[in-house]
Amino acid sequence: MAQPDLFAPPSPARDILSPGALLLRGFALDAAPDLLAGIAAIEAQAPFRHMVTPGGFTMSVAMTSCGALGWVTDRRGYRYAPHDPDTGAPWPAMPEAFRALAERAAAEAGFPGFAPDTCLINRYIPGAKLALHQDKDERDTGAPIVSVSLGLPATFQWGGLQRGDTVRRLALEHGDVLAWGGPSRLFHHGILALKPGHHPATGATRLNLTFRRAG
DNA sequence: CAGTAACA
DNA sequence: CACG
Repeated sequence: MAQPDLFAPPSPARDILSPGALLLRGFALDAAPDLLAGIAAIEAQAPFRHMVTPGGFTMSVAMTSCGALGWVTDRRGYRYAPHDPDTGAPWPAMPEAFRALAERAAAEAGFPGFAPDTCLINRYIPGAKLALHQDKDERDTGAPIVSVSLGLPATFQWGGLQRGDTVRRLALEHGDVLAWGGPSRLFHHGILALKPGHHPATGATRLNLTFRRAG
């Protein structure tokens, strides 16, 4: 077999962004319907809301969470909380389909045994963005971050340990999964302002799932 | 500072 | 890049 690859089924592309950071193109395509159904159920219990940063600005991205903990921000700062500050209720449980996808993606990226205890759900409408930042509110930085893109495409920024480090831009599409850990665990990243559009699965929005071990 | 705005 |  001289050219076996010519006849092999197309395998999802794997791009290495930096040591310990992998882009798994289309990895969540099969799971996407279950993920979207899960988001709808979570949203019914813990509605999306625009949180406020310590600086007093309202974020353009609408957020909610599921799992034992949820990421929250207000004038007091960033933190993980076991209850939804808007309702006082515990965050909705993390659906098994969420957990399973995150574990599979992490293993695929070289981080076996990933056991996320929180999933932050971000909803973008046109114009919404997330400035360059680090995920550094988690107790144990040993676990990776797994990020799933659904719906409208967006431009992802991938920087380095220092905020001033060179920033690379990548297009993320429906079903793409990003996983980063190890030496890249604290790398800066962000999302540029979403461009208007329509996606059959999500309409005029982009949804992102970010899995973490926070506690 | 997971922010905006003022730069050139 | 400075900022409050």
